[in-house]
Amino acid sequence: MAHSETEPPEEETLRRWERKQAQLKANVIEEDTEEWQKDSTFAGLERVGGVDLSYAKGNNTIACASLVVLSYPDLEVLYEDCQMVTVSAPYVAGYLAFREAPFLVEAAQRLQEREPGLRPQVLLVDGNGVLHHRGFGVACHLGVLTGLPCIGVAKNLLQVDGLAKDELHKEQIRDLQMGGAMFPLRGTSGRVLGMALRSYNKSTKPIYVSVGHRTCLESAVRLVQSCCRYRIPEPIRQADIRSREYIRKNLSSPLGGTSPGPGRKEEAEPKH
DNA sequence: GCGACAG
DNA sequence: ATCTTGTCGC
Repeated sequence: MAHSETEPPEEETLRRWERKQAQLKANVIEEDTEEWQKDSTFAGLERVGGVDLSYAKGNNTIACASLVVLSYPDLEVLYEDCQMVTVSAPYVAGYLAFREAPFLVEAAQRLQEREPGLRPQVLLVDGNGVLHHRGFGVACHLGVLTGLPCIGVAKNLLQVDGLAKDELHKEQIRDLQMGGAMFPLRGTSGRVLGMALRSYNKSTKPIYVSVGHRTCLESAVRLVQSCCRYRIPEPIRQADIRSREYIRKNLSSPLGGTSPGPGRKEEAEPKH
């Protein structure tokens, strides 16, 4: 029987990951490299991608990696790829990319093989970009490995470089009156690492946008906001919805078919 | 001992 | 990320 939990990383593993991040970081581009980004209406932008991983309940290693491509600006799903995967790296804050990125890179490669014409012009990643302990979050990681412009979108603030959920931060959030309101996340270093954005009028909790690859923060925030029907930008939201639905359909009942509402519980681990 | 901790 | 019930509102 396979393990259902990932082991904590060895100290040596963390060192190796840090070296890898530093190595890849040299390739990050934090500026617009596409013409459509400079246009106020994003003229020329037709496809926006989104990626996400959902995990099977009660199991830390079984997950579904999903990549979707949406039309822009209509946000209709043009492409969907869900793939069951076995995650081996543990989750460690600051090293999320080593747990999730490999499967998302694979998904991007499948897309390139199957439907090269549907390749997204920008990829929204759930997690951070340069808003990260070492300035290299999963969105940067994916950007460098795929060459695609990437934007990090986190649902929670990663408290780094002096950023904290302190009283000042909470007050700044309260001051975000309407959808579209935002404030910069300036670290102790003086650097602006990202933007807190009230993406949806009805949600008071902001999302945290940061540069991943081949984009500037201004374009990134503007694009993310233009993709929000709800709090979470549609590409990521669709990837999330579809990946968890995929898990539900493929794992809820070993025999397939719809399982009755309440009253399911898979135990029964036959021993010798 | 207490707080932090993207997903 | 996932575990969980009801609840308030359109």
